[in-house]
Amino acid sequence: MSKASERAYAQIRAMILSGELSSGSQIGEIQLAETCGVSRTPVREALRRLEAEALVRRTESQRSFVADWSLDDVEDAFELRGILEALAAKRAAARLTVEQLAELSACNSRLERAIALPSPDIVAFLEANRHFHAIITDAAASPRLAAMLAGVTEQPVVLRTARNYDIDNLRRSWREHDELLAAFAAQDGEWAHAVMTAHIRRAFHTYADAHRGSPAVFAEAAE
Amino acid sequence: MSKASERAYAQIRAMILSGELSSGSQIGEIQLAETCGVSRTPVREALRRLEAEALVRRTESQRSFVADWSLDDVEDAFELRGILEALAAKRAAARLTVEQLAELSACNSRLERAIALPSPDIVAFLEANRHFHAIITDAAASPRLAAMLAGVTEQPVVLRTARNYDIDNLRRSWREHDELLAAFAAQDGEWAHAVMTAHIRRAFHTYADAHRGSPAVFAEAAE
DNA sequence: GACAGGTGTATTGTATACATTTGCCCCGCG
DNA sequence: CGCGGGGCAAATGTATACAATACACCTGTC
Repeated sequence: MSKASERAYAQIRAMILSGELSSGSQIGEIQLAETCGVSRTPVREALRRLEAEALVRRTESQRSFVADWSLDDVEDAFELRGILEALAAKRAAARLTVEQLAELSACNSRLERAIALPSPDIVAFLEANRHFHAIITDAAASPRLAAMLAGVTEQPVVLRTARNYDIDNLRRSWREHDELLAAFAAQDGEWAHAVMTAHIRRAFHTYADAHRGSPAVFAEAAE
Repeated sequence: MSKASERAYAQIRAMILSGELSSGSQIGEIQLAETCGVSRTPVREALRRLEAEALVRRTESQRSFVADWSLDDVEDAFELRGILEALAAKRAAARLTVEQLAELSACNSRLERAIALPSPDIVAFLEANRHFHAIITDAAASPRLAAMLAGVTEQPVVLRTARNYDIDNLRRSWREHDELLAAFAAQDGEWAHAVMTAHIRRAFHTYADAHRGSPAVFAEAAE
């Protein structure tokens, strides 16, 4: 996309994810246009994209609000994400190049270092984790699958708690990634499928256990 | 959406699906605006929606073209559709009301009548078929799943051949629907999942067998 | 005091003008 | 004759003005 439209999209998205725009609150086009320093036209375009990603909801009278996800919504998204990422893993197992495999391995090493005591670096962990999954999605070589995954990957998660994921869970994630690497090395799609399914499901339960009743803020899941 | 925007969307979509706009051809905003009798603004909005549904593709320089699907693309879409519809069936099995079950049954009866000799009514078959799947998607009660399915349900299929699906295949579809009904009646999600998976996969192979090398035109699949 | 109706304001939808970018064609040069 | 640069034309991106719509508040009446 071109400059103004893309900037508006990125900026609004960031504001939603950071919680600067509280969930459930109405967002007017004019207000956003002023905030982003562009006119309403690119803002409208950005809002439609965000609506497609379910980060923004519209009432029947076309007013836009920051989406507020119920626990059911989150479970729903995790379920879809589980089967889609599992499919991606299966397809990737049959298509990964040796270079990609090496990159995945390097990525998981970074992930391991990030959670090394005594000073775990959660931001680095999340970034490496994102990259890890991105390589798999990319190797799956299905634009439609990639687009769908993008739509369910960004989720509303309580930031504070996400940051407080205990090291135990993060280590478990790392180990699951490691098993995924073994499945990929063996080019065993079924194995990769099963490991990924378990990986995402565990992430959901970690999330669910931590957030019963908490107010929702947008952030990143540590899967 | 409001009037102009919605009309532009419906009209352009119909033109693509009917083949009036040949696949691969460039579609200019101005031309479409004149055709639809609205300004460029709602046309742009419609194009973004169609792009999200993968009926329209854009080059890196933002020019819009009618999507032309390769056989790989179609297979891709069928694969995704298979797992998503199977998930929908599984969820529906646990949620269908007796009214919905009755409606499904009635729907499949219409479907049976539509393919009754000596004068099979393919249009009625396709309509009943669409309704049948719509009820299931609705009963699955997952807005995200519904949105994703909508994105992979409309597919590029050679119209002429679709119309020529032999009665044998249509009867098979009807029988599979019947088995689905049995699974629903038993509230057996796993059964429904398996039947639906097979149903969609068969539809793919029917398509693939019929269209090797044929020029692609947008139409409906008879699954 | 409660409800119905109407008016005013806020918000979104559409059209149009203008800016910017991209693609294409032609001309000139090697 | 082929290749590359420049300029023109067409298409898209953005801003703004105006129109239509929805919500909220306020008032008047029962």
